[in-house]
Amino acid sequence: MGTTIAPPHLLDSSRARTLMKALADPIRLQVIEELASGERCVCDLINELSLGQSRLSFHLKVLKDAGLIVDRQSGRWVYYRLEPKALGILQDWLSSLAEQCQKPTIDCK
Amino acid sequence: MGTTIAPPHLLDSSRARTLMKALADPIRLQVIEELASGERCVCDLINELSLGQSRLSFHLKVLKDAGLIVDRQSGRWVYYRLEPKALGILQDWLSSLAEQCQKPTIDCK
DNA sequence: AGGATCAATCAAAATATCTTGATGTATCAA
DNA sequence: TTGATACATCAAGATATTTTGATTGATCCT
Repeated sequence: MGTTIAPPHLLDSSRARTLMKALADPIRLQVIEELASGERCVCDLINELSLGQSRLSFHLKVLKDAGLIVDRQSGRWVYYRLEPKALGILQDWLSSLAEQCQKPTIDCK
Repeated sequence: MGTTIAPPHLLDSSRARTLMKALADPIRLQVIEELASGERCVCDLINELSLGQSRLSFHLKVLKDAGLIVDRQSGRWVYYRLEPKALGILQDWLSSLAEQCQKPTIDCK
């Protein structure tokens, strides 16, 4: 058969919204950028970002709930790292949205 | 010389945040998806999305301020359409973020 | 001009999100 | 077991965002 057909509608846009909502915050974006260079324990993040403990914890939870980061406990410490799949999902979704805009039914110029 | 070096830091992440914040809302996403199939006047959007006039107007302003849509007046009507460049900017930014995660300084596994 | 329609804007109320300080839980070290 | 450290969670207050209804400005039609 020919090439596979693109999904009739956008990939799970509510997931995409959750991801973007989580990323659309300066503190959380800093966390992501910190973690982009590797795993960190919470105590390091507190120092590197100069944040109060509960404040950072709040934002980590948002990121974790969105599936952007995962944690791992080791002794007294909790380490967070990125979940690259999440960014991939967002990329795919964005691509499909951009593509959908490219071939408009009407005149999307 | 060799290949050009990637930018030392992320592309304007504050612009990316603005874009994601604007997209991370169900109503605004519906607007974007409507517009993906072509230009619409406000009155059509009101009907298609079953929204109050001022409510829609508020969200259109958010999208417009973010640079995701542009408007054009024609007589009594105002038409909105997507600004595909904005999505491109977000895609580029996301790519650079994803890439940065791929080659971690430490162990971003 | 007068009345109707389209849409932006405003102020107030309703919601949602974020911050702060306190408390709770688990782990470790002595 | 006691005290200290790392972190999550909670409740309250502080901010920010969204909704609603009313008002305004512009355009059109007669």
